[in-house]
Amino acid sequence: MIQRKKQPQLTRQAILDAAGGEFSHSGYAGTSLGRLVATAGLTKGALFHHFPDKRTLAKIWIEERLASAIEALWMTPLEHADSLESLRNLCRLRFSELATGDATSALSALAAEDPAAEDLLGRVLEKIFDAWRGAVAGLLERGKAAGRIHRSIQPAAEAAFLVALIAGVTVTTKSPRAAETRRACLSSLEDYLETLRNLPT
Amino acid sequence: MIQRKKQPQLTRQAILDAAGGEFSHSGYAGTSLGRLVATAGLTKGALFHHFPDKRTLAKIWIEERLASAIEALWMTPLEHADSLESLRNLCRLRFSELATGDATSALSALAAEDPAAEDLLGRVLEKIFDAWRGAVAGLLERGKAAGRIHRSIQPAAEAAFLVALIAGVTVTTKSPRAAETRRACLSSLEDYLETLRNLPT
DNA sequence: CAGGAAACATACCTTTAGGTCGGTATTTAC
DNA sequence: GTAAATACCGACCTAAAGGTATGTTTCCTG
Repeated sequence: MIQRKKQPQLTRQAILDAAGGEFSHSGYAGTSLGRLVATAGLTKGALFHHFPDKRTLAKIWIEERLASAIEALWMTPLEHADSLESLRNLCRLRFSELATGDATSALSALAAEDPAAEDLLGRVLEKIFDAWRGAVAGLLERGKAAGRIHRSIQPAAEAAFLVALIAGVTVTTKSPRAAETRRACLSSLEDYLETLRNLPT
Repeated sequence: MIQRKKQPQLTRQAILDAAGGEFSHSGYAGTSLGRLVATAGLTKGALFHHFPDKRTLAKIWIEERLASAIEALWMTPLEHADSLESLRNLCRLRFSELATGDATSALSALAAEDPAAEDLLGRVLEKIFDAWRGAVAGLLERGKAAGRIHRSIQPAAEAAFLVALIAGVTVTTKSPRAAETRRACLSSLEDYLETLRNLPT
């Protein structure tokens, strides 16, 4: 039995890497553990040594990888921001990068799968959305406090609106053919953000 | 061999009925043709007599059922409307009905599955989104012509924005626990719609 | 009312799914 | 340095997947 050097942490990470590719591109139901371990250059023995079953693997991948990816993409950049400009710029940047298989699309795709809705997977995905909404709401609140954003704005509601919109864009413009539509969404999004502004009297 | 009376059209419709339940609740990849025919009280013989394979069944179901459902929910009601109020009222109504397994959620969920992206399924789903966007854009154009909607508004872009938002809401608030978030989205949506209005000078 | 075509049912086939099990190689702990 | 624990491989198991093949029954047509 030829066996490569034992590096449990590396192996674990390699599995999570492969899981990322599979779950992002094929969703949960569409993911085959066979293909997964094959692309990782491993076997099922390694997989089930590190993870008890498919659902748990998915849950751990979401928590350890997807959540932090979303955090890096959408939350950290807003951490100390309080202006509509920073929000707009981030949206512009992320929209230009949007592609099938990226973290934002993967999050939407997994959340859209119904089986995930009411069990542990759904909970984990919900947590990500909550955190995301929280980050946006934080910016809006700081903006209000700084007088940059109109005081009639409800941060939590607007944040929910915005996160839903972004998720919706990844879903409704998945095809590369829809790039034009995606730009249209961004354009309207920018106009919408402007309506949140507190205009100096 | 006990065989019920032959009613090919009824059988076909029964299969499409069952397909609706399966695809809506489990997505494309998550749907099992075995369960499908079982819930329809039929057998695979009947299925594959009427439909050549799974993908084609899905395509036909989308075209014959899902498309018309979306049309009835989101397009026909706007056919001759030209006011933001009618758009807002429709959104209110549909949002209150939103549930996992309904046509709007099913559309988003299927579109979110990547395998559908670039093949025939993707095309068909795209057509639905296009038509939906067209219906909303039509209302906005009529509203502009009637002087109800601000002339700086770009109907196509706003329509894309709105459709993406609705799809996003079904994805990000799938859990019944998220009803509150859904209401928040609706609230912000109504505020957003107001910003499209052409204010009388 | 015969015969052929259409509408199903039943049984089965192949592949692949998620998952298990025993063994072997490697580390770690003493 | 040896024993026990860990990491991993490879073969395998069962169930279920999508799909086929061949029936048998009903219908439609002449």
